[in-house]
Amino acid sequence: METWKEFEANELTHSAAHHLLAIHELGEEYGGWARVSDIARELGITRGSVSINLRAIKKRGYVVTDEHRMVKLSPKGLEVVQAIKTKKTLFKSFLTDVLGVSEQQAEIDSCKVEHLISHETSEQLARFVEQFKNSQLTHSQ
Amino acid sequence: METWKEFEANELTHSAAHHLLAIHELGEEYGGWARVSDIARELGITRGSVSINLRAIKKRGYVVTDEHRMVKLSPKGLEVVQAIKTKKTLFKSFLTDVLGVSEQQAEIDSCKVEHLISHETSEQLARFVEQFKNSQLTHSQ
DNA sequence: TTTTTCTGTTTGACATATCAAACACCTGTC
DNA sequence: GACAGGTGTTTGATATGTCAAACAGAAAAA
Repeated sequence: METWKEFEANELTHSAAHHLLAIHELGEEYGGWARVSDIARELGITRGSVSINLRAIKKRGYVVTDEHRMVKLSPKGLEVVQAIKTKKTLFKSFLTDVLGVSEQQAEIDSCKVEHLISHETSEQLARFVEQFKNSQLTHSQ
Repeated sequence: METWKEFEANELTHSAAHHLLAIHELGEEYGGWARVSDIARELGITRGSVSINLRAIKKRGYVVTDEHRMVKLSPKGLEVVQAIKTKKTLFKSFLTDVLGVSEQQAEIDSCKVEHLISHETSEQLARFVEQFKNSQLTHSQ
């Protein structure tokens, strides 16, 4: 089959997703604005790499820049960041709270998978995790 | 932090994993042996790409070749293929049977994730899915 | 046997993602 | 104002993974 090629058909690569997540994280204290240097430091890669990567990310409409070369997520960028963060939180919570996977491993696994999980799976997982937590509450009373 | 770089630290890339899976699949009728052409056809990429990719995969000890350029998984290759197949089956079963995700979407999601799931998560997932299926049986009686 | 087709490899190209190093431009400090 | 340091970009390099096209050799068909 060719299902395996879907892997390359994701909206964002792992790298691009983490550039956006870093901007979101860094921007929190500065009205959403972040600098190339800080993104590079956050990701542990060089300023040069970030500069090049942002060119493509900007071209695709996920970030905007101002006259001082500050970087900010576009509405579209913010949307995908929020979706990814939701998926990560959900999946990690499933791993630790439902499966009992260690916190460290759950962090690694959910980070690898956060940008790959479909909307459908995400929704069903949300429903399931909520239901699970409710039933846990009930049983413990 | 730098957890995000773990993504690149996997034993196999998605592409390499699927080369191994294809060899395993094709080899079933020929004592494990497969041809470059058939692998390429199976994956939907060119013979040239497979030829180049196999060079690296062979160098890393996942496959062996004979004098007729036939390709076969090494014991190490077979081991990782089996681990990946187990993870995929498990995760897909979780998605469809537990979460109620559609078959098509479950196929796509599990294919994206099969080579990324840790051993720890895989084991806990196996335990959970088995338990879930048992409880389903009990309730339906 | 000759010719055609198929096979595996190689080459040159492109895309992504990284690095180090050089560069130009600011922004401080003295 | 000069000089030091930080910032963003660019360039040249490497690695992976893909393509198309050219090639040589093997197999199949005529």
